Parts: sequence; C-alpha cells; structure tokens
Amino acid sequence: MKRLIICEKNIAARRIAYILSNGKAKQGRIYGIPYYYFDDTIIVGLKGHIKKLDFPKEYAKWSQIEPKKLIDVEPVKKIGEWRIANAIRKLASQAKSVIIATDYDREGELIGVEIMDLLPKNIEVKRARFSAITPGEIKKAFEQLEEVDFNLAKSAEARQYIDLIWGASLTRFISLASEQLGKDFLSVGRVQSPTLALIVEREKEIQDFVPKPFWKIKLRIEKNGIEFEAEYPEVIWDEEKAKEIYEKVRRAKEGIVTHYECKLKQDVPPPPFDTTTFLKEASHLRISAPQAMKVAEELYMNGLISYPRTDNTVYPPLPFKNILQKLAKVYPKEVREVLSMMRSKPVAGKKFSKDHPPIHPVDAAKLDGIHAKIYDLIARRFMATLSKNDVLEVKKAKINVEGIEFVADGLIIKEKNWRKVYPTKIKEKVLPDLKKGEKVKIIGARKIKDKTKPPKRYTQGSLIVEMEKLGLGTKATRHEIIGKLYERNYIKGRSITPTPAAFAVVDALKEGAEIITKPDMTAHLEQEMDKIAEGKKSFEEVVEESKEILRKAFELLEKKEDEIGEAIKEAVEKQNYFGKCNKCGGDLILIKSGKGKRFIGCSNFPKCSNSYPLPQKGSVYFEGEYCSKCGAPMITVIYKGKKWKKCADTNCGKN
DNA sequence: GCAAGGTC
Repeated sequence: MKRLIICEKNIAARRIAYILSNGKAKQGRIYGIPYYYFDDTIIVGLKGHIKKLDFPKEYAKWSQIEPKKLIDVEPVKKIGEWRIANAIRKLASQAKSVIIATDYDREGELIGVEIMDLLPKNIEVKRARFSAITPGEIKKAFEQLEEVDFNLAKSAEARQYIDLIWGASLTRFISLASEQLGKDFLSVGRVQSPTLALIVEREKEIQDFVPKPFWKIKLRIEKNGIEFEAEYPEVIWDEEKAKEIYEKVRRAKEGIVTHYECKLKQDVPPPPFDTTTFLKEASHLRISAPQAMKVAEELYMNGLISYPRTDNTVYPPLPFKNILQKLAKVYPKEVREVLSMMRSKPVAGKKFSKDHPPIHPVDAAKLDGIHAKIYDLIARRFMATLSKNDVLEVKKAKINVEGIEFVADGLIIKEKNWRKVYPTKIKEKVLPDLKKGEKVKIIGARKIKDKTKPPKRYTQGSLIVEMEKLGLGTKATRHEIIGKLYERNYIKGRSITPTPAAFAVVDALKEGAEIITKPDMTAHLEQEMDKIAEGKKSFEEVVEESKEILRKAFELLEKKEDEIGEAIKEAVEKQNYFGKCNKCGGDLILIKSGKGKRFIGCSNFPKCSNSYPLPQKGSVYFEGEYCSKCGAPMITVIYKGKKWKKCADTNCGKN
C-alpha cells in the first residue's frame, strides 16, 4: 500500500473513497475503526480531535491548588481516542505517504496536525484542501496537494490553551470562593459566560421595566355583509387624546373610504435549514436544542438526513427528484404535491458556505416519537424549499370617520403552494373589496387601554440565533453551551430565566474579569488567531498576552474574593431556600442525597427531621407561600413548559 | 470535577 488518506470523520472518508475510486472502494475495519481501500490507497476517518488538552494530573485537586497558579502551568496533550490512534499507526506503517484531508478550516488543520507524531519518521505528509465533498472539488484537491499549514494549526491551538486556562482557573476561583464544589460547581468560560450575561441582562431589563399605558381606538365596520375592523393609525399615549378621538367617532354611523389597494404578493418558501434555523424551528415545537441535535445526529447516523452541523443555507446540486422519490414512501401525498408545483430552482438562503449542504433528508423511514417529529420538520422544510411560492392577497384601506382617518388591512392566502407541505403560522384577516369614495357602515367603536410589555425572555431558539449573531460558539457547540447553563443551575425554564446564582456570578465576573462576560473576547481571539495563521504573531506571544490579562483579572478578583464568595453563597442559598420549617421554625432547604436525589430537609437536622419529597424532574421553586391547610411550603414546579403549585406535603389533602 | 472545539 502506498498512500494513506486521513479525514476528519468517517462519513467524509467514505464519500472521498467513493469519489476517488469511482465507486469501487471496499470497506475494512481495524481495531473497530472503519476504513476504505482501493488500488494503492487507504482512507480512514478520525472522530474530530483525537487529542485532548488538560492540566497535568497533579493539578487536578481544586482545593489544593490556587486557581491562579494554573495560569503558569503548561497544559499537556494526551491521546483521547486510543483505538483511532492505534489504527492510524498501523495503517501508516504500511504507507509511503500520508495525505491529510480533514475539513478545510482552523480546527481541521489542527486535527490533522495532531496525528502527525503517530506517523513513521520521514514519511511524506501532504494536505488536501477542499471546501465541498463533490467529485470536482475532491479530484482537484488531490491533484493539487499542498503542504500542512502549521501556523493555521497553531492558531487553533492558541484557542485551546486560552480557553482551558481562562475557563479552568476562573471556574475554580468562583467555585472555591463560593464553596460550590463537587457537582454544584459554578463554571466560567469564553462562550458560556457572555451567553449567561445576555440572559441576566435581559432579566434585569424585565425587572426594571416600567409599563407605560397607551390607548387604541378600534372601529367595527361592515360592507356588503362582511364585518371588519379599522384602527386609529397611531398608538395614543395620552388618555385625554384617546377620549377625544373616541368621543368623536363613537356615535358615527358611516365612514368614507379614502384609499384602497389590493395587491398580490409572492410569498417565497423559507430557506433551507442550517443548524441555527433548524434549532430555532425545533424550539418552536418545544424541543430543546440539545435534544434536537441529539436526534438529528441519530437520524444522520441512520442515513436518513444529511450532516446536521452546517452553516450553509444554499443547496449544492443535489438529486432533488431522487430524494423526493424516496420521501414518497412516507409522504406520498406531499411528494405528489411538490412534484406538481416544483420551482425551477430551490430557494436559497443568505448564508452560503461550502462546508456541508443545508440539512436535508437523504432517505425516508417510518419513525416514532421525537425522531418522527424532527424528521418530519426536516423533510417538510426540504419539500417546501422545492415548492412554488404561495400567493398572498394583501389589502389596505383608509377610512375617514368624522374627519379622522382609520386604517384597515386584510391578508389571505390566495394560492397555497409550499404551505401545503410545510404549514406555518400566518394570521389571515378578511377585508372586503372596497372602492375609493364609497361609504361604509360603522357598527361600533371601542377604546382599548393597553400597556407596553417588557422584552421577552430568550427561548433556546432565539438564544442560539443571538449567539450566532454575536459570534459566540459554533454550529456544533451552541446547543451544548446552553445545555451546560441548565446543568450548572444557571438557568431554568423554557422561557429562559436566570437563577440568583447566575446574577451573582455574572456580577462577580464583571467586577474582576469583565472581558469574559462579553462577546468581545471571542472577537479579539479571532483576530489574534488570524495573526498567528498569517505568521504575524507567534502562538507564544498571543497566549502570553492573554495570560497577562488574566493575571491582572486575578489581582482584582482576589482582592474581592470574600465579597464575591459571600454574594454567590447568598444567592445559592436563596435558590435552595424553601421557607420556614413548620415543625421547628428552622429553615427548609433543598438537599441532595448521596445518590443525587433532591428533597426538602430542615436546617436543624438531626434535631429536626422534617422533610418533604421533591419531584426529581423539572425546576422547583419556593415563592414564599405556605399551604393554607397544613402549613408546609407551597412548591412551584416547572416541567415540560407547564407550571403549577403544590403543597410540599404529599399527604396533605390539598394536592 | 474546570473550557470550547471537533466528532459518535
């Protein structure tokens, strides 16, 4: 055997083998790792990074090491994927040359470089760079092999170092200062902390929000037996003005149409799914981002959908009709519809990258439960992107009533095309055909008082969209970051609400290490990585500069350590407080058993053994209320988007 | 037990 090609993942290895061998590559396995071979070529896929970065194990005990000491400890790289490492060693020992064919990006370059010390000395190593796994791109890349770009790999390595050093030292500092150790530790990181800060800031806006009253005047109007509504065109902030307008029109019997237009509007189907929009839509279906991603990965592994981690919203040339034929097994009716109304070119989104195609089905199968839901979403979205525009009829009218102009609008779906296969929420509103100058009958008038509403809390979907906008995380990590914030008890609920600990930790970091609470740290790191890649700055310089900033942050943090620790402790206590004990007057607090089960116990234990069970799933709160029947605290439970209150005492008849 | 980034 002569050449060994190493890809970032198995699927890429399989596809590249197929392309380079014109379909005749065969599959083998070594140490359980699949590889592909033909003629003089072997192709194997990694599983992303095979090495992991961590501090040497003598620094593993949090309580024995001052967190800031970690800044000056050299992290070590260890192999994390032994089976793959051994497979590479074995396969390379038979090869004369190696071609690194990992993804064409920073992390891909580093993933490739990580295997280089497993190769025999002096073996020739080349790099194939392609931005799409298509026959054209792949063949070109393998004809024009390049050199490995060590600067590019180093730039990714700088990110690894900086993330580990900042993350680990600050995580330990905050956790130790607040004595939140073991499973209750409080984490800090370049991506998670700015994300948490967004959530906390939003919550503060909500808390500080002062609603402002305003008034609307609405008229009920009739024409040719069709009733509709017209509204005073502006929001009225002044009650006197609202009264004045209302008084003028309340007894009006007719109005005159001063303007009328009716237009047909083409309504283009939504663009193909990239990871972000996919997760956003899943969030609308009340499926969490981590769960949607997990299911998508399973569907992908079972050959039902394309690679789920992509930033691309523009299809490459795909066998669309072929895919539709496969979908017909599960969606016979919908596929017939789509075939009868196919657009000449599928819809294209604004984001275009060549890494992977947008998420689309590649085969069909009857599925159950959440897999069916996610698959259905992806399959229907795909079909919609191939379907003709819907046609909307949009109407607008202005109606003069007692010298005051009111507006009315209408919207109906005139021609339903893509919505037949991908139903979306759209509110239809009937407005009869009108003519300029004609009279309409006023049935009634209403003065409606309303008030401005606070900003909405993030959902997982809207948060992922915001993270992407701010450059926080990647398509492959954003959902995991959000999952982490839940796991660390920083956030709760479907409409994301920060816990007291989140407020306290963000405040503490803002005082001592503000940069890690802002997206700017990522933006700056990106620039520094580019400098390393371009050879304008060294890895050492960038890492050292970053460490210097972190050292300064620690000077501040250590000065305020007690204060910070107290504030967080207090917040955590508040979070775990479940009211006064109705047996002894002590505090009822949330306690975790050795097995990790939670329950409410009395702080005077063992003197007082009062305790109540808690549901193990969902969020539980105490909102200051006690049961009117037995005096035990009332517990608010939030689970699967529902919220209810119950008496902590399960034997109390009140439940 | 810490991060974020790949991937399963």
